[in-house]
Amino acid sequence: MPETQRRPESRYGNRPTMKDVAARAGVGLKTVSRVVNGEPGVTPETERRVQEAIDALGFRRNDSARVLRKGSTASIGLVLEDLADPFYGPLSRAVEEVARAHGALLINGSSAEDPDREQELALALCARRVDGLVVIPAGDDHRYLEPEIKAGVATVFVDRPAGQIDADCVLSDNFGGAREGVTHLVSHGHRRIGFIGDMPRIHTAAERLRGYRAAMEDAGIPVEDAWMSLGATDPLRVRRAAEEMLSGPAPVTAIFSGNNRVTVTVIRVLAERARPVALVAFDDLELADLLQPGVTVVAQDAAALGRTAAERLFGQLDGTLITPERIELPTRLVTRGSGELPPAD
Amino acid sequence: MPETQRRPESRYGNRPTMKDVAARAGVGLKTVSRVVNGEPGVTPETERRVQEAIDALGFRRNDSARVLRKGSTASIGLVLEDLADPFYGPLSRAVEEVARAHGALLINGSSAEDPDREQELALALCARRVDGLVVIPAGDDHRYLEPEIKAGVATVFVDRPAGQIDADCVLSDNFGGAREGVTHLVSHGHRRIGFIGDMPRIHTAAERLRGYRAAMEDAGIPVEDAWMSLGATDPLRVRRAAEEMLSGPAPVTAIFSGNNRVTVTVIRVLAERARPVALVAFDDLELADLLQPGVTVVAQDAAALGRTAAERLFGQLDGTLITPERIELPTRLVTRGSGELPPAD
DNA sequence: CCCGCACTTGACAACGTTGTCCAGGCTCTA
DNA sequence: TAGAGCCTGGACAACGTTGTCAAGTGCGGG
Repeated sequence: MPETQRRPESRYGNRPTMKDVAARAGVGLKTVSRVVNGEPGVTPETERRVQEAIDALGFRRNDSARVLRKGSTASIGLVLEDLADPFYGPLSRAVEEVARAHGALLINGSSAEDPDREQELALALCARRVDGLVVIPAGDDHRYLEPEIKAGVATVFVDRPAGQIDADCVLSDNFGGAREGVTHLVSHGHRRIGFIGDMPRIHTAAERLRGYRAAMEDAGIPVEDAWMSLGATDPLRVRRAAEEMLSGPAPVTAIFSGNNRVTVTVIRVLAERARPVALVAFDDLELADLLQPGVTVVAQDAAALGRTAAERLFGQLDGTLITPERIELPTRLVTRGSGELPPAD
Repeated sequence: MPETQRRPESRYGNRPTMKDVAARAGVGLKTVSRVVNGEPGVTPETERRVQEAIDALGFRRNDSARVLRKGSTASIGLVLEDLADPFYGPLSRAVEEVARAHGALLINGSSAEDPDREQELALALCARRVDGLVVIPAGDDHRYLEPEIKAGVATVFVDRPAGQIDADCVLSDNFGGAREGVTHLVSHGHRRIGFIGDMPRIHTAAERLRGYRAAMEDAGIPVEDAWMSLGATDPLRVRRAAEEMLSGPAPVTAIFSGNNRVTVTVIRVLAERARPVALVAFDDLELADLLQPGVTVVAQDAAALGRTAAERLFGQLDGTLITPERIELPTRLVTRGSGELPPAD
């Protein structure tokens, strides 16, 4: 009997298969499959023999083969922006919990804010035939996912909407939250209010800026360019921006900070100043209540974002949810002191 | 031609396969495979035709089938304790970076501190034939992984050692770090020093406790039972423990906090007190430097833990690293004020 | 003009699992 | 005791891919 094929190079020391188990137990292949999957139609005695062989050989079912045969992987993919960002921890955790409740595994990776990497990652997950995809977009063109979606991969976008395609997305009410936060400052007497945010090409940043403008307009305050910083969020630039708007003849008396990375730097700058400056920040921070003064924030519910997205995903898979929707979750203003400081004019 | 088999139930709307692409392009199956994998030996003209068919059909290679055939999945599994814990964000991120550099995907899940769930998750990952496993142990018996390791699954434990088996592990120097932190308090004049930590069945907690005891012994201070709390770390219990050791005729003048969850509560309790109490905490906190006073901590390098573990994992896979080793990474004492307060006797 | 060579291409088996279907043995009833 | 029906177990194909191998093509040199 000539060996026409060599076993391919494998990192595994040739693990036992069902065939091996069957041979050892002296039963047929399918009987082993039945035992492994707890299917009925096997006498206790046979089952015992099979189980013994399984234990003796250290057999474990090869899910790749199973997936190939069955067509469904019972796993979903999560593409997030940065695993190390504390905002995404609870979100990711919530997605995992829902997946687990549906018997699915979670595969995830970070795009590091790089659209190419997002695409590469999302498509790699599709190649693994995940049942669905939760994506926190880094890029703004997601047409590359169209064939996948058409082929049946459930897809939900979180935190930022999908670009160029019609898909489910779950967002925070960035506009409303920012508007509420800035209005809060106005109601405490502030008129010269600064805004430090991320680049407006990022949807959340643009929405928050829009909220800021709306609140100012509501209050009948014309916004001056010098009050806004919309660049990158590295500490150095944020610091410079904050210091600039706090100096000059008519400095701002309050700052609205557009995200948690910005906030950390702004707090540092404000801590160095003698004159108190009010602060409301988008995104909550751990220990924010222990600072002096406590930091008033517009808090998003990261866990709810993740949970809602994952549930919609499984809704799509069940066939219950068909029409793409855009869901906005409310934010919550948490007053802790920094946002209630009066203007120090 | 009788259909003897029905296609199995699939969530995918029957995606195109290489066979479909081949038919459309009018070439053989293997030629498609060659194009998809960038193998040589295809004329530009043929390649173009194939590529066109691929784009037209929205074909994407099925990696399950590929894995089945090739034997290696180019993915590694990470079992962590809680994705939402900020300590694990950077760790997980670092593992991902290394995996990415080796062209591997990361699949992860949380055990939620439940040993059964850890086992379930780790074995599920093995069933998917991950090439390797990075585990942050929840349980203390990992014999269940023996068949897997024997079968060639590279395995590295992080943060806590493996139980009952001989395996690679990468830890922080919990003992040394705690000893240094407590010694720091001693050197600032404290003698009655409290220790609030997690249950000693957790390795890190036990080691930190050992470090505390060693430092006290170094200083020739007999430890009193009332100074130690080794229970659960929920806020209520920690609060009660802290308040107890701060009251009575001879209250502690300093507290060493055993982990970041404990620390948060301890800071709250101390903030309510008039009399200043020194604090050194194991694990760094964001914004720790902005509190009044800044929190002196024994910092672990979570990213380095993850990076080292992942690199060892790939070392095992390369065949470079064979003998299991135990690696301890140093901690770093960061002084910020709270640990330098003198005893208020 | 034919042979050998390089190069391109495709047929086929195999990876490990599960769905289908049939065979054989058993029990139960008439 | 024969026939019907049930239950258990196994043979076999198929999932989509890749490795092997051989066939086909065209070209240049002897």
